[in-house]
Amino acid sequence: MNIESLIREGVLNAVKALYGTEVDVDTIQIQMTRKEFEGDLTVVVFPFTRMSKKGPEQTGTDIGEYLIANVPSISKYNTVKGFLNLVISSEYWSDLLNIILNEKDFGIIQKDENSPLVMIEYSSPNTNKPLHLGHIRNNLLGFSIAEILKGTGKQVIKTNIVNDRGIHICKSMYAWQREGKNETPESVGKKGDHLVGDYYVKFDKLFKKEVADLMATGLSKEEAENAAPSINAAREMLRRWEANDPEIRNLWKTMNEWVYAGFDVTYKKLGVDFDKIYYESDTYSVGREEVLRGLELGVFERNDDGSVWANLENEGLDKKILLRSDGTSVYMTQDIGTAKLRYEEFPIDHMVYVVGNEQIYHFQVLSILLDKLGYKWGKSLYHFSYGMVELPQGKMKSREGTVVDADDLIEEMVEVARNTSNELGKLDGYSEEEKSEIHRMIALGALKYFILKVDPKKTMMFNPEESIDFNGNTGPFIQYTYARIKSVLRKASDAGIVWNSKTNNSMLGTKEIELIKKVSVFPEVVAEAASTYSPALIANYCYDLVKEFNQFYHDFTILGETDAEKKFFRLQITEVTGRIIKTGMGLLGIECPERM
RNA sequence: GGUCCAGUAGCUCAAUUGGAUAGAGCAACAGCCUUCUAAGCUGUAGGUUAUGGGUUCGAUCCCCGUCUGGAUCACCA
Repeated sequence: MNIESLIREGVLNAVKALYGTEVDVDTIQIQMTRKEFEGDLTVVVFPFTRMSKKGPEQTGTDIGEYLIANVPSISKYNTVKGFLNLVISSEYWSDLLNIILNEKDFGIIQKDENSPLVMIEYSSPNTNKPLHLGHIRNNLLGFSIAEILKGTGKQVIKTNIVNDRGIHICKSMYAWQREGKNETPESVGKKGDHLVGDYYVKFDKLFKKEVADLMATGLSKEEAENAAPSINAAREMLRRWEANDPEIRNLWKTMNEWVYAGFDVTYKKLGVDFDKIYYESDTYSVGREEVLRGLELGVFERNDDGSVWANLENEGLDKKILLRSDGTSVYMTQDIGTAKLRYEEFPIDHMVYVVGNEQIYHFQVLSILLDKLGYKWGKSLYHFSYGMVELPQGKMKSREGTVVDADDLIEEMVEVARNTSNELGKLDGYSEEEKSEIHRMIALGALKYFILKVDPKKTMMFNPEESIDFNGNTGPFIQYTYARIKSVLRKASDAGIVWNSKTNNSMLGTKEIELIKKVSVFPEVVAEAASTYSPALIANYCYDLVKEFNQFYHDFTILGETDAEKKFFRLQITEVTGRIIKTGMGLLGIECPERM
């Protein structure tokens, strides 16, 4: 039993013995003792003053005395105001470290065949433009949440719904057909997603010019936007696409292939992957059938012009269109079809959509629609809505070119990592391949940590002018500490030291105890991160752990310690810390180099 | 306008979910490498937690009002 449970039980018994009342376990609050007071764990005694009918100080003392007498691991106590600070014995911490040392994957719960199955949808790009910083946040969050859920014993399927059809891709297709001169990624030496994205921007320029020209002839903005030749050409393309026109389908296929090849490169660089990929072009028709079925069930309505609607006014929402008057599908239609296919294919216990908070309304509606269609899982879908990434100028807009491109950003990060590393010269003597592999790890560590350390729900700021730091609360700082740890452990092994035997310690220093305390809460942090879907908790924990370790490393010598018992103990705590860093960072999708 | 989210040091972010004197990093200043990797460690300075009320032993956190910023309410995705 862990120390918190022991204290909880002790307090429970104390209150019963001293004041003759049963107390609800939830009212027993235990927290880490603040650094400025003596003690390891603290019980908040305010809730018990009602039962004791004494002041908080006296109540704390009563309970403290009881705990000392009845709970062996508690060696001392003091009360400050309403806080009962408990000192836990060195033996307890020493034993705890030993348990952790001998656990294979400390903090990780292995799945078994009975583990619930969670499907996580993330990434879900449109195929008309390359990935940017906003997509990076999505991809990193999705991947990390998948890893964290796996770490708590869930079966996880990572999925991606590719929005490969629709007016957006037709815009790029039209512009390419008009101005592309048969350019291909090969012919211009450019990644396919970037090439297609260029034509998306070209389309927008053309469209804007046409609208301006038409408005100059006296049309209103709305009229001009409907009359612009380019948009009508794109719409015509979409219509022909839905009608299976071979020419359009071929062009669509070709350009999408270019984009996929480009995405694959970016995904690989980011280190994210998927177990199952769905394409909107395959699922939208299933969605349409579902909508028509809903119409027959009487849960949807058909308008005079032929469009199909869901009336959600009883749910406090508006009317929502599901099929256009020309019978074509909208975004929502596709999501219904995709959901149905997924549940047919997998025994999903829990569905998680990693999609930005701008789509909160969309998922509210989706959930209700699936429920109306009779799917019992409709109401249980979880929209993990994360905040946008903003630039100092405000929101990123693909069409206006105010985006931070994913590939560019990664390249820049690698460049900074290389320069910094070369300046420090710690990798001198390594081959170019080894060096660039380490530079890559550090660059991605910096980028990923920068994004994941922020509470996912919050809007975050990224300033491209100031490159991401490598010092302080950063990924490289944590990686660096890991490299240091590995270096010490290598030296110890080389010297033939064997440190895995149980050490006998009744004289741990406060810094050492602090470290063990920090280390020991790792499983709780993972559990918390999983239940709140927050990689940021893991990131900030890793930082705290590493900061604690660096102080320890600075204040004590490990290999230079002459007392063998102490030396073994310090190697143990060093090894355990290293393992947790690696596991924790792994949950964020960040690799740790053995040296840097 | 309706609904939802946010506002914490100059900047970027934390705060164990209602607990003790609100913490880190960056930027600034001052120290620490003959010693296990200085991408490190230590110190100084920086705050009316947007604002006004309320709830209670106790509020950055919960409730109400105000201000500011953002998202959303499409036959877009």
